[in-house]
Amino acid sequence: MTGGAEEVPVGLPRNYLRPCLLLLLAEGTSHGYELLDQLPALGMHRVDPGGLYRCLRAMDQEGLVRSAWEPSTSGPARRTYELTDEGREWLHVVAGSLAELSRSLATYRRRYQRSVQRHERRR
Amino acid sequence: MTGGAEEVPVGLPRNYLRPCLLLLLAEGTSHGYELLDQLPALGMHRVDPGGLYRCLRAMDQEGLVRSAWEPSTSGPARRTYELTDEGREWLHVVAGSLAELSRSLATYRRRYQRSVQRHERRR
DNA sequence: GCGACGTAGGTGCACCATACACATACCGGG
DNA sequence: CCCGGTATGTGTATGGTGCACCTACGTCGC
Repeated sequence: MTGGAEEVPVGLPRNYLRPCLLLLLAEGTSHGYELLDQLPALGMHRVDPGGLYRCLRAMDQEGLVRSAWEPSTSGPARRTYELTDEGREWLHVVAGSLAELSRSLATYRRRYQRSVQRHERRR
Repeated sequence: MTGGAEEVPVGLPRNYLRPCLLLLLAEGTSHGYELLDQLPALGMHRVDPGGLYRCLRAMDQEGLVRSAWEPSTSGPARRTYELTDEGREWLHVVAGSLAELSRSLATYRRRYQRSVQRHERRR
């Protein structure tokens, strides 16, 4: 607009990938490549596979998920991930945090709209 | 619960500080130390002053805000910040992004609750 | 046979926001 | 005179994220 047109880094929540993966795994056992396709529906556009696999392995080591190799007749083997009880607990906690964030964003929106109205009235 | 009690990094949106500061400045001219007190109301608990002042100066250099030193009779001088037109534009854009994020979080919540219900029913 | 393509998983690395610690300066009160 | 509250900063480590790149398997087409 003004010339600068600075790139506006929108910004998803920090560590948003983990909650998303846990939710998807709560909906059913899956593997990395498939999860990659399902992530955009949760607001995660252009996820890099590297980070995804790293995240899955980290959660595996922490006991939030359980992994198992599943040989495939067509194509390379898949590593399937399953949510553990601890992972389900974690999901519950993080869902609460996201709900709190959602409330903060609602507050933000309310105050933003009020400030816009005040600005419009002043013109 | 299980013993680990892993620290859950909740995670506010990336670059959330900027939108918050711009909103607060849209509500009225202010200075750093005062903004520091107003941030918790927008979900930002325990903000470090360093980052705050850095952020304000960065936005000043980018032309999103305008700063002016205001001498004080009691206590040190204050640097007051005022929103520019460009900053208001930026605020509008970023508010849209946050609204989009809010929608993603709503989707997340819906799917989470459905997955919980399915899990309860299975027991 | 062989290269190209889609599937599937993985490593290395640089960047940048954030977090934490610490420094400076002004003023008033005990 | 030191201390606490106000107010603004600097230095630096950490860690999530993004980008580039790599391996391996199977299949289709030439």
